[in-house]
Amino acid sequence: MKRSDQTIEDIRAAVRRVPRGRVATYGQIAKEAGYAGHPRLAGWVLANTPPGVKLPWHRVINAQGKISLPPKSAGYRRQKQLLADEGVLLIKSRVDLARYQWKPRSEAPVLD
DNA sequence: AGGGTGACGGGCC
DNA sequence: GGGCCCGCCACCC
Repeated sequence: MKRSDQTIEDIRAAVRRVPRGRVATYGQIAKEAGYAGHPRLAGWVLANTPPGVKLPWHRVINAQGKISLPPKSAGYRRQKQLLADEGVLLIKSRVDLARYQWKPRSEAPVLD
């Protein structure tokens, strides 16, 4: 098993934890997946995830609250639409992170 | 082995 | 607020 295969699964798992109607940044996803400080990893995984893989990829945006896809692209419009369907609207091309950013709750302490 | 790149982000002007 | 730099992951020649 390649190191990257595990990385991919870790990142995807983190993306799947983002609830409907909320968004997370690439850096946040990387951190949640155990790769703090490596936002590009999250970006890379999403960019290379084939369609068909069940994943709420549209809930991942950049730290500026913007969609990280070319504004003219079909992908951009798709993401914008999916977010709108969940009640997350873009104002001036941005999502209000203060309001919609996912606040992951820390794990309950494991008592062995 | 070496060089370039990116669905990023923090630090610094 | 905006713009530039540069690092680090994994990828691709």
